Amino acid sequence: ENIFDRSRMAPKTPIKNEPIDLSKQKGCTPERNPITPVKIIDRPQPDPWTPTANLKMLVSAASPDMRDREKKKELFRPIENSEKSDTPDSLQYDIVDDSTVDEFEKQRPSRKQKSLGLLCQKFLARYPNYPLSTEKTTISLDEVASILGVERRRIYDIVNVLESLQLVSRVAKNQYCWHGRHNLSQTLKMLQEAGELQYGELMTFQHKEQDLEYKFGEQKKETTPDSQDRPLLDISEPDCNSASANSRKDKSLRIMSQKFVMLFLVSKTKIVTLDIAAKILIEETQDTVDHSKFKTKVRRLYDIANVLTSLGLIKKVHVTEERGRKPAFKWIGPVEFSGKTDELRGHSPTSDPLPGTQSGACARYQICVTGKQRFTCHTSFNGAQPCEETRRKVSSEPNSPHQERQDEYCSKMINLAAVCRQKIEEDTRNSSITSPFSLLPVPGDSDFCVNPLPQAVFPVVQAEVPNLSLPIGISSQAPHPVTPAASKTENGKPTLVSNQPFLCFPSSSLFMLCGGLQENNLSETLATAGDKGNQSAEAQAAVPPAVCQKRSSHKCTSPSSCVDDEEPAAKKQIMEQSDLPLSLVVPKKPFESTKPESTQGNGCSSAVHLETYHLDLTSPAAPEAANKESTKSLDCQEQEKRSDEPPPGNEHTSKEDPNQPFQPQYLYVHPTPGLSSFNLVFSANQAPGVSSLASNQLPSLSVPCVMVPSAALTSFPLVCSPSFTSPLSAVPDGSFSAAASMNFTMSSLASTTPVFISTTAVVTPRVSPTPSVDPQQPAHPALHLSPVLARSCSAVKLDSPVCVGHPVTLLKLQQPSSAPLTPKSIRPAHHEAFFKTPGSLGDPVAWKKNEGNQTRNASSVQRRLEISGTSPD
DNA sequence: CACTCCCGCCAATTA
DNA sequence: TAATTGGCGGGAGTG
Repeated sequence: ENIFDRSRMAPKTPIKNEPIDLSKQKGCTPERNPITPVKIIDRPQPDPWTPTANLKMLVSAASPDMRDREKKKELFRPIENSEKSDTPDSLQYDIVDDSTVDEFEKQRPSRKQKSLGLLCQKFLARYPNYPLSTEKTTISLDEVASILGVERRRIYDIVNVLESLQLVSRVAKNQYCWHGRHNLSQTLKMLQEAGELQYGELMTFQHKEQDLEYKFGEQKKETTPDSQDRPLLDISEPDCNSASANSRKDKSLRIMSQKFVMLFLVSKTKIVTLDIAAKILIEETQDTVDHSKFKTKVRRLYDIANVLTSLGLIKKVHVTEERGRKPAFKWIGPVEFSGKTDELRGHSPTSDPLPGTQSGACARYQICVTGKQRFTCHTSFNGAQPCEETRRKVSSEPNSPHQERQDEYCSKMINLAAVCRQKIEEDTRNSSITSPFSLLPVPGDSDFCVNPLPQAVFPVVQAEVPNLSLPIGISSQAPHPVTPAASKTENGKPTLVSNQPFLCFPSSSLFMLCGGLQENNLSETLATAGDKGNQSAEAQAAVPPAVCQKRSSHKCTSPSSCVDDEEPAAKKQIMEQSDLPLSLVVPKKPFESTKPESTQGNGCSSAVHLETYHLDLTSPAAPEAANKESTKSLDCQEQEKRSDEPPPGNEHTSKEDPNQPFQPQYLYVHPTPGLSSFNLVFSANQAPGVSSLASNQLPSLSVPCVMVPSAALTSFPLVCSPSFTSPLSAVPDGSFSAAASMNFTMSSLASTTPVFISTTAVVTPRVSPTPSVDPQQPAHPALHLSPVLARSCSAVKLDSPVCVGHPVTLLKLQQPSSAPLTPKSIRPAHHEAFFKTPGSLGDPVAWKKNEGNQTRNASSVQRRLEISGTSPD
């Protein structure tokens, strides 16, 4: 049939082709008119010959043999014989086939012969792995399809996967450009980086525990949503321009392919089982699990796996587990790319830019552990980087739909943080550092603003949620930091690290903090939270310190438990009430961020919804808007409540004026599994220059971070140091810079209550860090922000040197139980949107829908909650 | 029977 | 409107 068609087609094609033909394909088909034959094949040709018709006829009537025969004809023969040898000339097959039809019949083309993998090999054989840069090889889909004797649909399957790895790119209709493997390593690197952000936690987790499966799967699920949101980072990134392309629906196959690859790159074992991958990749993953959905995903994964196998990147293996043997694939491709991965290790900070990205987005985070130690994590956001468009949007308006992107970033950020955390944790352990964090038990509380904090503590709703999947008591981890002040609270008290701009908290989850929340919001939030779940919460809100303690005491026997209860409520409320996406500012692009200064005032967004992951860019406008909105919503809803909150006097000191320019925004990173108890909080607003890589000097850190012991979060108030503006002004080690401290003053915090929303805690830190503060420590935790962060920071910079810490409310998104409403129940709709496949997610429309609503948030939250359900109490 | 995954319908997008 | 893309899942081949 094919042959026949071709012959026919040939004549026609030229016409079309010619115009199209621009590219001369070099390697491409020898045929002159490769170009699309036009669907002649399918086209209804009057002739009985139509391929389709024939096939059908045959199929229906013919015996399998018949079918086979024909198929065979199509082409595969050669392949069979010599798979390895790539038959360079696939073209000829056809011819051969004809002659050998009979043979075929005998041979019966087994299914294998028609496999996608084989087809892919043939396809690849046609093009050089490393084409000369000069030549541009264009691929005509029709041509290839005809040559290979398959329907075009199959070619799409191959091309889509190749495209995900950037081996080819689409240039026009029916036209793809062959790039070969020149960029493969770079692409893989990007994917790895992106994967670490998205799945790093999970993977780590996984490794730790042998069982990948459940936890693994589950965790991934959790995380997945985030990741999913982002459209192909990698691919798209490079061409931000092509954003337009993005608009399209998501190309799930491409995205799936990338994600699938990411899983391998992130996995230490380099082995990924199909079911896990499928779970991870299933957008919505509800527990409900559509079985059918799962099956479909698996089918797709096989498709992808076949292509990747042909590329020599993976191979099929079987993982034997207790349950039995599962199909899996092992990565056999390159593992080390030029080193980006290392970053995590904290090596060179080089700004190695991701390929696509401009930035050298390596971010280095140093955390002071135990006061002494510093851990550095370098992460680069590759994919993370938003396209310009996104950026713009972000900058332009807070609420705008753009947020989706922002969200993505946020999520990435979060992931990063998590990763960093883990690393840190590991390092710490290794180093034998017992107390991981230099929390602030702030010795001299008074000394630092920080000190006050503990007491003043923000009412935080618990952030932490035990990991769902976490097997170990990770979730529970709440290490109780020893912090003095915190002592009451079980967890930790946030301590400020001397010098450092960041704070350590005991809890593990990531949170996005927004500085400058308006008190209203916070209070409201708190109040609501308190109402629902915990009175304590309320109390906390009102009286942070005391409350916290209380909570901890009563509720929190175990931090986790406490958290759980509260969180849900908080979440709900938050979600419901505030539509705002995040107030956080996330630095998306490292450099660009322009937003910056202005933000100050606005910058503080009160609450961040992890779920949403919206990050408000540092851009001033956005934050403001966010704040406003959030505020509004909150206010409206709960204004009544707010009144209460005002925390104890000390906190007030610097109330945040909600309006104030300064309000710092912070990112709180939920601790990932690996990271035992660290939570990082970054201030978005940091001084611009901050990002200085010079790790050593604290001052260099432009970003203030707060480390929080995982457990601690609940009760802790957050302290933010604004060290930034003049970050350089390094604060002397032991002490925080005065300015910083100033900022921190509780009072200020109190006044403004920042809300923290934690995303689900993915991982609970296993290690309970005892927060110890080393005031003296020089350890300046120099954080190196990822480019993104850096950017944001820079952008954000506060005008005023001081950052005001606002009390933060942490919400736990995850916990399902406590909240009366289950996430799902609450907002299913959003849910869907939220979790959709990347592509879908990417879809602006979807987001828009959500945007207005909290629902979005809710959805994310919900999701998490569901997952997290397991958290140990 | 479970695992693979081919095949092609048909909807979404584009041209 | 026609063509191109590509999601999707039935159901067949394989072991």
